[in-house]
Amino acid sequence: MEMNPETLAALGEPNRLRIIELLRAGPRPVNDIHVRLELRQSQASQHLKVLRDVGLVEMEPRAQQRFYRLRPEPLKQVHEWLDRYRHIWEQRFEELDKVVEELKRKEQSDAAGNDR
Amino acid sequence: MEMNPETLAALGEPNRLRIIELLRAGPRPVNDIHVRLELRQSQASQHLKVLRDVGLVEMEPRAQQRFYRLRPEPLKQVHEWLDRYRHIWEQRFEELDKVVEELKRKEQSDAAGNDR
DNA sequence: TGTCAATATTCGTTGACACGAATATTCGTG
DNA sequence: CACGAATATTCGTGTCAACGAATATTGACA
Repeated sequence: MEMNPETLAALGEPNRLRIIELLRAGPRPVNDIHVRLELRQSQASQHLKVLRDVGLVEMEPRAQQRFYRLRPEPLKQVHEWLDRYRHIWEQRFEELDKVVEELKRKEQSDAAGNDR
Repeated sequence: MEMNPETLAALGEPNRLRIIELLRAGPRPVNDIHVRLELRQSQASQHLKVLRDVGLVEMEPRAQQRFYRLRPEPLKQVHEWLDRYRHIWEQRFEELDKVVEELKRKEQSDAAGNDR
């Protein structure tokens, strides 16, 4: 159950990201996607295939239509992966980091000073 | 202050992702990165440039060395973007979605049935 | 089974990018 | 200012992915 870089790569393509955002509101057939996002039909299908390959969406046939919907796992995994970076953007720790860095720098220059 | 697809594209490259993960523990000079991750020196520099261009890292020169550190904003933005998908992976809503879908399907077949 | 609507797949082209080697730059030190 | 360490940049090469057009497939229905 690890986070996959390919998930991020798939999301990194702007049109695919728009598809994901569209699907946030719920499942949609391919035609809906390609019209709303002004993509060629082949593009819609191709991007959906990529998204399906990395598990970001799943497909459910309904007559001749294919409904695509988001799959939770990959999104959750990326979210959890980012959670491990929370300390980076939480002010207090961020400031602390800089202080620590400042200290390190001073230690270095102090050490250098000891040689003179 | 919007989430940028280029951030995701940058993170989608496996070696860059490894760099980000390495920097999670704190700032490091280029040499450290290229040795630890077994990348050519030019690769390390090139990837760091990409990461810097999208704002994922920042550089601080210290003598001949360049220390790279994570920048909070982009990571935070992606995290917040994903937060808007939380309902996708939170069980109750997920189940609910499927029920709703199930209902829709039945409505459709009922409607079809009315024509016969 | 023929037809139509919806979608998938194939194919050729083009542009972007990861890579490695080589070279250039920066900066501290003698 | 010459030199060396650390890093950046340039350049050529190969690979891959996005795109559009065309074609193939799927499934409902007459």
